Amino acid sequence: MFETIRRELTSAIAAALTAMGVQEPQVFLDVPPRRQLGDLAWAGALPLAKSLRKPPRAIAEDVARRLEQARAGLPEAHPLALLEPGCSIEGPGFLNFRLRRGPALARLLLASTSTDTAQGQKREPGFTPGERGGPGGVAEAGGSGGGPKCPPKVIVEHTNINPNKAAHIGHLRNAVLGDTLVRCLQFLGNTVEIQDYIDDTGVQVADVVVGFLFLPEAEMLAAVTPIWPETADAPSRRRVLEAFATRAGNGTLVNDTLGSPDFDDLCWDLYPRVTRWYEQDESALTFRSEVLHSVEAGFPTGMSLSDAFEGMSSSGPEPRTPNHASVSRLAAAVAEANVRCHLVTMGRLGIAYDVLPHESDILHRGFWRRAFELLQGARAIRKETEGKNAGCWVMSLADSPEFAGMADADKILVRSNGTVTYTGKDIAYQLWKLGLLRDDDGTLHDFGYRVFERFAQDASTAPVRYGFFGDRALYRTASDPGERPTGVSFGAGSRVYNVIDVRQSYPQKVVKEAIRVLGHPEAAENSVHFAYEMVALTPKAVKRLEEAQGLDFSLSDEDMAKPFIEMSGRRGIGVKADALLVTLISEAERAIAERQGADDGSAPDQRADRARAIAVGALRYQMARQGRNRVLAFDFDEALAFEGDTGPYLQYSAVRAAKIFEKLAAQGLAGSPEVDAKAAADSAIPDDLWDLALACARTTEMAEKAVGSLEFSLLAGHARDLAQAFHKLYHEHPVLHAEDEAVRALRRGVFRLFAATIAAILEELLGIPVPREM
RNA sequence: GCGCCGGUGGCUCAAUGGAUAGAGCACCUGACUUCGGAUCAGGUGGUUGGGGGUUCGAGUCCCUCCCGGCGCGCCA
Repeated sequence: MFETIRRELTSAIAAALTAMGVQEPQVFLDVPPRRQLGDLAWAGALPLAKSLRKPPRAIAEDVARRLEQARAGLPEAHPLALLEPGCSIEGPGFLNFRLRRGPALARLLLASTSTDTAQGQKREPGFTPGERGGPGGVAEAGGSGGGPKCPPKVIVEHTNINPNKAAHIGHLRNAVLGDTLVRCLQFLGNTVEIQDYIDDTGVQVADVVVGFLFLPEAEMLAAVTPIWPETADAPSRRRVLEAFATRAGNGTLVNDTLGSPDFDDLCWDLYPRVTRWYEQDESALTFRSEVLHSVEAGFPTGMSLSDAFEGMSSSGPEPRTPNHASVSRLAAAVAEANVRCHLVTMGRLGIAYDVLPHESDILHRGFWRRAFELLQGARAIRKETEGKNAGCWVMSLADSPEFAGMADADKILVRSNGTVTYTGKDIAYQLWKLGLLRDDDGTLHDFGYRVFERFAQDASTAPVRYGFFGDRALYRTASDPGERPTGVSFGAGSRVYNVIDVRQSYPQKVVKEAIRVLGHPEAAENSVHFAYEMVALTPKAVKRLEEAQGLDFSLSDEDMAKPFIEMSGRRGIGVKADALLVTLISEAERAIAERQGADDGSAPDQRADRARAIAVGALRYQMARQGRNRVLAFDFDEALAFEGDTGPYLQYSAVRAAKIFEKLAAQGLAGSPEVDAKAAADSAIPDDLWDLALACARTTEMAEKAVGSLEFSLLAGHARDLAQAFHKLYHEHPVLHAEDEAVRALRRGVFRLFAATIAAILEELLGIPVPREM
């Protein structure tokens, strides 16, 4: 409703300006800062004063006159008929418009609930479908290869955690930002594909494999036995590998019980021990390269983990010289188990994916080989024969203004030993994402695919289910393109968002440049690096971690004097995502108990659900409310706050609003959107109620702004403003105890609009569950 | 050295070039026998790091300086 009026008024003003001789006028409508000034404002008369050589107020008057003429002939049903006749000119030349509050509110109410019929059907509170995906949408067809038949698809890649240890809060920022982007894009009418890239062949996974196979036994056992108790009776490397195979065989390698140590926690402990070993004994690094070598070679399909360990033990009691395939198989198991853990962790926050592209498949499917041919064909790369890069294939960046002023404007894609760099592989992968990695006959150079996993999250708030009841399916890539369930297709997006922290800006720019020089400037423009600053720890938080875990990160005084300290998986410094969630949940449980006493009659599992929803709300809101360019210095007290500008504050407003309607229904005073709309249509609506209604109506606009700028602080701020306005009105405008039925209907109408809007913002856009009770 | 990002009340943060720079925390004073006090009302606290410029209008854009962070590998 509101968006429609905006659009109509924008084009009406543009038409007036055109008639006044302005070439291609750009019209932007604001909302005035104070409601007395009006509901919509146009400040464009001021900058036009110079070119039109007229005082701005005169221009505004002229526009106002023309608008009146244009509106004179409009039918009553036209959106612009919802504006008060005339407009006011304020200050130096602001043109301010007012809505006819009663009819506008009535319209909002009817739109907000018109689809709220069938059970389970998706609500679209406050937003008519036609208002979504407006000009702020991103779905203009940009893919160069695709025909107009299929609707354009947006790809969002996020999370991308190295599958060698538990997720920490830095990964959480990535995933929450990515997931929020996904939700906003979908809300605005886009088709979205969610990818989580798995680097299963890198040194990080290799190091964990080294940990299992080669790290001195005592060190290895110190990490493993606390988490795998069955290895404690006769601790040995052999026993650990047996346990690994057994657990993999019976499906207990990963459990999804929150709070009990899991495989990723084991790796979290094991990994830093390996890196410390390398530091103490440089010769140990040869194990890393051996393992990497094995991983690259791969293993025969169908090889089980016990087959692999069989192959190892055949060479003696200590598996010091396992064969390539066995090691590779173990690496795959390590990666897969960690990925499972990450999926469970993210699922707890309502974050889900469609496909998991694996680095190993990119390798084996020969993505780079094909990309190399394309780059060579386009003469985008050259082989250096002399100088410091002799023997390397490089891409020149000298022609791009982006890289102007660089001392060395060449980027190496293939090393002198013939191996490809990370950036090189990334170019190939990005080409695939954009549907540009094609063979000579024009067909897509694609992966194979198979179902990764079926599992359901146990939580009833924000559940993520893969492969159950048709909720959603999760696939991983395969290296054989023939392996492809019917109807499954990924990649080839018209726009691609890569959610990666800001430190990767340089390689991301290189990738984008490669797309451009390959002759796809539009696709390059549609390759968006969603950059965000890192999450670090306050020195206070580091101290607290050390105390809580009995660890010593041996940080220098200099480090501790810094404003924040970077997390490091290699050193084991970090706040694990699940650990934080556990703490949040128990804090929430405590807060519930404090507030409600023991006699509120709710079952323990209901309480657990509420605590969980509150924990997720607090966490997601904290990640979303901060601007993406600012380092998030993590502080426990701040993260555990449930009052003030927090997720629970928003959730509470939603719960409170819903409660009003429960109480009304119990007294037979529930009314209906139609009744309230009728009441609203001919009431005088006071400023404060109108303010809230108007703010609700701006939600689509805020979602568009958030996506356009990739700043979800805008959306978080919008939600907080709504909740704040509601909480205030809640005290001043009782509904159940209203003076008379007319007043009640009006308040009920505005709160009805708010309840629908805040629920949509929290659940659909921000991914914050709304519990029934707090 | 070059590049990117930040600097806004004591603290943490917000603000498509627009109208009187907003929240929260902390501190002080108040508000339920009425829809849940994770709330609300009121108060103290700001030359938006310094300086110059552009503009009808600058926290926002340009220049410059200061402080802090991060990038600039044949690493991943």
